[in-house]
Amino acid sequence: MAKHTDIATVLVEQKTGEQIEVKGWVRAFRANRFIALNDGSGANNLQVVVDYENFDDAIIKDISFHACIAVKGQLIESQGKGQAVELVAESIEILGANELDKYPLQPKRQTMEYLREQAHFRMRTNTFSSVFRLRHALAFAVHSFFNENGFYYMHTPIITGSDAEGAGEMFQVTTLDVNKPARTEDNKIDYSQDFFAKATNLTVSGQLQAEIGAMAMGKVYTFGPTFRAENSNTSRHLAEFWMIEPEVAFADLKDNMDLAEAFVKYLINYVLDKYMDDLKILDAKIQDDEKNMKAELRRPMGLIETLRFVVEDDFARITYSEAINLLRSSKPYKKGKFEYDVEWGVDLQAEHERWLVEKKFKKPVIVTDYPKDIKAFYMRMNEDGKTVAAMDILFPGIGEVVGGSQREERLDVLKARMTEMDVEHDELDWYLDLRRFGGNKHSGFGLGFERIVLFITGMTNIRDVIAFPRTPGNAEF
RNA sequence: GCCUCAGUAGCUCAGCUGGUUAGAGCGGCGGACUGUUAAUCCGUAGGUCGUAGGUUCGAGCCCUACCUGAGGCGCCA
Repeated sequence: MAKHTDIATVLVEQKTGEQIEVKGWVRAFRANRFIALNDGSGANNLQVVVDYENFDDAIIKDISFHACIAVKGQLIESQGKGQAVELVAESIEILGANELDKYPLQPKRQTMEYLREQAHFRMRTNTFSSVFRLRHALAFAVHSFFNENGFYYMHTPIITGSDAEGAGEMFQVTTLDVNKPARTEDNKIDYSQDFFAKATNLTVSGQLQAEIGAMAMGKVYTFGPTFRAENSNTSRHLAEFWMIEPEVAFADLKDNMDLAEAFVKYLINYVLDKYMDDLKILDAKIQDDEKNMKAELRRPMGLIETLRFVVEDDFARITYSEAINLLRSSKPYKKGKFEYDVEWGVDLQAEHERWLVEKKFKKPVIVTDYPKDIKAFYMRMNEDGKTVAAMDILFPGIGEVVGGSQREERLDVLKARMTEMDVEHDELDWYLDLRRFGGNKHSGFGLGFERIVLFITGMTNIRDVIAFPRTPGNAEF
C-alpha cells in the first residue's frame, strides 16, 4: 500500500496523473460530490471529487464535517474554478466518523470565546490551525535567527530557588503535604525537609542565569516557559508563557536595541516569506470581523500590510525624558484627555504608550533611559545618576513586547543598588561573582513569545495564540 | 485586585414601557441534488431565558447576591 502524502505536498507538487493516497478531516462535503479535505499540513484544502454511484450509501453518509477519512485516487487538473488540482476518489475509507449532533464545532463562524472552551477541537478550524502553524514557524525562526548570529541556546532552570529578581509573584514548588507541612520548632514551615531542602518556585525569568552563560559563551539565549502568579486579567497576560531572553557580552544598550529590532524583523520576514497562505487566512478573517465595526475601531491597515510596514521602516527611538516632553505637549494632554498625569519619574501608562505608538509615531517605538526608581536593580546606572540604561519596545495594539537593559557591571554600583532596593545580597552572591571575576559590560532583553505571535497573527487575545492557556482560575486540559 | 458590560435553542443573536402560547438565521435530524467553493432547495425537532433569592396580580425584562465570560485599568513579557 502506498504511503499517504501530505496535502500541502500534493498542492505544491501538483503531480497530475499520479495515484496518491491522502488522509485528513472533512471541512465540507458539497453537492454530494465535493469534499474539501484538510490534514493540517498547510492552510489549503484538497478538493476530492466523489462519484457517489461508485460508493456505498453508508460511506457517503459518513463523509461529514470533521470526519476523518483516507482517500485513494488519481490527481487531475481541476475541472472547476477555485483550485488547480483535485483528487478523483477511487476508494474512501472512513477512519473516524463524526457524530454531528453531539459535536461542538460547526461549519460556520464561531466566537473565539466559544472555541476557547473547545480547546481540544479548535485547532481544526482555519483560524487556529493557521495561528498554530505560525506559532511553530516563529519558534523555529527564533532558533534560526540566533543560530545564524552565533548565539548558543541555553536551558535555564524551570524550578529555581532564586527569588530575588522581583519580576513578579511566583508559583511555589513543593512536595510537602500542604495540609500538614513539616514545621520547625518555632512553627514555621520547615523547608529543609522539602524536596530541594529549600523553598523553590517556578521561574519568572531566565535572565540572571543567562548572564552566567554570556560571561562564558559570549552570546547566549534562552527560550522556555515562564510562570507568573500575578492576578492579571487582560488579553495580554498569561500565567504560563514562553519567553526569549538573549544575553550578550561586550554589548551596550544601543547594541541591545539593534539586536532586538533585527530579531523582531527577522521573525516577521520569516513568516512573510514562508507562511503567506496562513497570513492571508488571518488577514481575511480580520477584515471579515471588522466588516460590521465602526470605521474608527477598524485597524488602519490590513495584517499583511502592517507586517510589511513594520519590517520596512526603522523603529522610532526616544528616551523616556523625550517621551515625557512629547506627551506633555500632545493634544490629548493639553485637552485633559489622559486619565493619568504625565510626570517625569512616573511610569508611562498604557494610554501614553498607545498615543506614542499609534498616534505620534505610527510604528514600533523603543523608549530608553527610564528613571532608576521604576526599573530593576540590575540595570546599568547612567552618568546622570537618575536614569538607567533600559529599553522597552512598544508595539501597536499590544504595548510592551520587549523589555531589556544594559546590565550593571560595576560591583560597587550594583551592590549599592541592591541595598537601595532591598535585594538580598547573600542569595545573589553568585551573581555578584560575575562582576568580581572577569566581569564585563553586557546587555540583554526579554521578549514575550505569545505577544509577538499575537502581533504577527493579528489575533486580539493572547489566550488564542497558545494551545492551552493558563490564566487566573483556568487550567483546563 | 479594581471598574464596565454581557449571559435567551447546539452556535450567533432578536425579544418594545413588566402582560396571553418564546422568535430568527445557522447548525442537527429526514429528504432532494453529479461541477460545488461558508453549495443550494424542501420538511422537521429542539428552550428550567446563567444560578439562588426577592418585588409584583403577573418577571426573559425590575432589585440583591453569587457564578461564568468579555472589554478596560493596575502588575508585566
